[in-house]
Amino acid sequence: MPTETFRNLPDEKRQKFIEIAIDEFSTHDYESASVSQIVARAGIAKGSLYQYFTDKRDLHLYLLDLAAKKKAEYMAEIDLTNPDMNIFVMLRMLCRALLQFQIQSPKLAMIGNRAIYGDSPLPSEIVNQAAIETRQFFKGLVEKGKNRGEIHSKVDADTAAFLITAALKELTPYLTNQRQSEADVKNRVNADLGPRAALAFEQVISIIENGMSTHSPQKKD
Amino acid sequence: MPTETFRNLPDEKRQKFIEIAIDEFSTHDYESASVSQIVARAGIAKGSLYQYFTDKRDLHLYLLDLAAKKKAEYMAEIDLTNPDMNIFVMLRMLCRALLQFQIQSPKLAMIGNRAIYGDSPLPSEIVNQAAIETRQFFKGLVEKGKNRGEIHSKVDADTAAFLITAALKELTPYLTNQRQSEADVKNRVNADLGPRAALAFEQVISIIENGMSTHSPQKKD
Amino acid sequence: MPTETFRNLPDEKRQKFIEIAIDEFSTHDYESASVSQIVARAGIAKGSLYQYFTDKRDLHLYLLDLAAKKKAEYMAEIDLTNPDMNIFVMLRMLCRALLQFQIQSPKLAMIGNRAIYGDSPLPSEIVNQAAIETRQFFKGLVEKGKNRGEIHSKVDADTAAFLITAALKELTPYLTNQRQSEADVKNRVNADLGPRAALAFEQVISIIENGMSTHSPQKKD
Amino acid sequence: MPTETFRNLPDEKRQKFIEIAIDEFSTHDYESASVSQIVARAGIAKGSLYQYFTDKRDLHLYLLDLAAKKKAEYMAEIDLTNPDMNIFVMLRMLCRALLQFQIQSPKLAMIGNRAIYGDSPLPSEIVNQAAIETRQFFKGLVEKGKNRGEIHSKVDADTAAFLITAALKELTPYLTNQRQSEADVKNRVNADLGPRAALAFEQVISIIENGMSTHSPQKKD
DNA sequence: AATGAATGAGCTTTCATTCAT
DNA sequence: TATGAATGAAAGCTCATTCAT
Repeated sequence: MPTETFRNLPDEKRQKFIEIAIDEFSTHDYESASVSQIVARAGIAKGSLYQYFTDKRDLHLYLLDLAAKKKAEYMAEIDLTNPDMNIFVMLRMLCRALLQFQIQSPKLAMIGNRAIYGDSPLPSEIVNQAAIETRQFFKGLVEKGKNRGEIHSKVDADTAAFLITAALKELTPYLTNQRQSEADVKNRVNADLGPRAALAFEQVISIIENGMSTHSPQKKD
Repeated sequence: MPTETFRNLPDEKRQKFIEIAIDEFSTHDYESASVSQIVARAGIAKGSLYQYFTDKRDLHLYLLDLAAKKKAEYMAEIDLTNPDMNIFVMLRMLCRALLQFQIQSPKLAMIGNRAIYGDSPLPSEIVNQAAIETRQFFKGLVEKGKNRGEIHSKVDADTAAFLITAALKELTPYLTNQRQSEADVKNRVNADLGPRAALAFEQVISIIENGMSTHSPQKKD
Repeated sequence: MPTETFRNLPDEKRQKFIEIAIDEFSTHDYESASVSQIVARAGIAKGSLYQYFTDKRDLHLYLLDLAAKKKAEYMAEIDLTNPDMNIFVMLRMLCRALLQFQIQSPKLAMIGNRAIYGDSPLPSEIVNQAAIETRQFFKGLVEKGKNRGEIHSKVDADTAAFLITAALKELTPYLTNQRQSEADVKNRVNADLGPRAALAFEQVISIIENGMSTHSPQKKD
Repeated sequence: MPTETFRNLPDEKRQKFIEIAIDEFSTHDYESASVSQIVARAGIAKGSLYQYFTDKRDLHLYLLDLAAKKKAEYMAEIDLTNPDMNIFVMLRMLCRALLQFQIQSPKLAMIGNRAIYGDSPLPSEIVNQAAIETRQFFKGLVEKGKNRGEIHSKVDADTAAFLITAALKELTPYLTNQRQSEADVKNRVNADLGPRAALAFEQVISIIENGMSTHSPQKKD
């Protein structure tokens, strides 16, 4: 995690650095992400980076933390306290929030995804933390739905949570270009993603909802 | 693609090499996968590798091809010609085949997955080929199901196919350890995966099926 | 061209490096000149060279530039502004200057010569620049001589310039050892070259002069 | 020098090999000329080359020998036995023969030239042999000219011979492209060299002749 | 006689990190 | 605090040569 020195940096300088670091780690493996490239593009001295972070690993950890925090922001906007709200409405809102995170911060989201597939030297627990947390969140919702009789009792909450998060995770690469290459990330035009994303989102969610609901699924819509 | 020299290698030597190469590329990005490591572990001279493959990229391509062929083997075992077979039975069989591929050849499957997320120097078309092909396959099935009236007409075949493949793709990392690190792959005990996988598989498939079926979903089971 | 880092090097260290690099590129083709050899002999880390120059090509370019500058120094000493000076006196002075360059900086001169014969990755224009420039210079002189009536009107200025430069270029290898191998360059004893060079120089220049002059050639001397 | 095995090779196979080897050594330094490239292009086994020649050095030596023999062929065509022939006519014929060698066998000529500048591991004596021999030949002619009173007595025969050979050696690169790169050699169109070469040749020879003659030089032509 | 697989040293270049200034 | 020069290990790849077949 970054030093005091890093936190005291002028906002602009710090932000520029973060942006460039995110760009590097979102387009490269942990191992092939290049500290040299980052400092070169950021226009700072190599030694400086090592005054902000203890090493490459530390920087990576920080970016993962950033990703987790950003994701949390999106989820925090959803109000789940209303006890009368239908469980599927909640699910929809949550999924929409997560999808928006992925669409609006694709590089950060990519860093998170890479961490799961990648070979970063981070302790597994940390890397899995975010993924597990999100699943736990959905699991809780599903269980609540089962208790309320809105979700069929035979549905396994763990599995349902897995399915939802898996679908969300894959949805962004699928929508963008079926492939998350550097160029794709760069050229992604958020604007025109909207409608496609919305359509696909509705379909995916509908299938999952119908698959879990206690009601005859195809009536709706 | 490998040279004649490689194909003429003693079976044992060639297999050992392939195994080690698969291990390297399944635990590392294309960029960070190390040719030097491979030859060191395989106990062959560096120059020898370049008599088997033109370069690192060629080796990678070969492994991807291996993965595609292995996957095709699993799918080829499914007989889809029986016109009376219920569409969901077909889907189940296909999914089971793919999951078995992932569980029994997790490293090969991982290489394929990496190619999609990663920054391999392969032409996008080739990399996407496999992913798209599999999706097209499922899309065809879904459309057939719609024509037969077994799958609800409002279901978008593309999206359904995406959901199925996404779930399958993520299922293996989820079942193994939530994280596919080198150590994880090594310690994987196939035996105890069986029951867990079977259960999760049933659940996931059920949700998806119910989500798409024209019948009231929860009657079954 | 070298970085600031290189220019800021302690004089002694930089000079030692330059000398060794010149030695390597004067005794080897661009392709077979070895960066590894240079850093080994210079006693610096391999990585350091790449903080001084972007790559091997850049180092080569720098050495060619050094050669050009050194050559220019020798030629700059010649004052050609005196309009009354006989054209052959001018030619003699120029040739003498160039020969001195080759004799006193044979390795640098060799690097230049290699660039013309060799397969350096430099753009042809750049490589030919120096050779052409020198010829143009002589061509101008010859034309002036023709206008003044000192050089026979039938002499082609281009060809005459070529002949002069060719003779000069070959004169050094001829004088040193008929062969410019590493050992030869090392063992070159400047002292005893002087008289031989002077004699050969006089003879060559005489023949060329007489061959071009409007006067009966053999009267002089 | 090549083995019996090489000499017994089918003509076509041997000729193809020689051609390709000449091509490689004419476009590369001794060190960077690649045995691997030669065998690959010639379509023969690597081991075969080592049954024809003891090593790379031996192959190089053979090509140099070929060059020397080819050159000798051109010179052998000149009949210098006629005692009444003017010395300058002889010189012209010889020079023309050598120039033709360079123009018609530029790659072979290039190999010879490279040997002088290059760092081949050949004994200096051998490499210099050809150059010295040619010069000795011209030296003899010049001395005969002096004895006959056709060449001015003050002309040093060694130097004159050097000047002639230097001019000839440089003439080909000068005429072709001022630079003897691989592409240049390949694209060289012999046909259109003829007239240019003839003109330049005449001029160069004239200057040298006039420079050495006992007669007032500019009368002629 | 011909083959071509095997070899390991060598190449140029990039890397993360240290440390004196 | 910021700097950036120095480092040597490691990367992918080519090389001339050997030798069992």
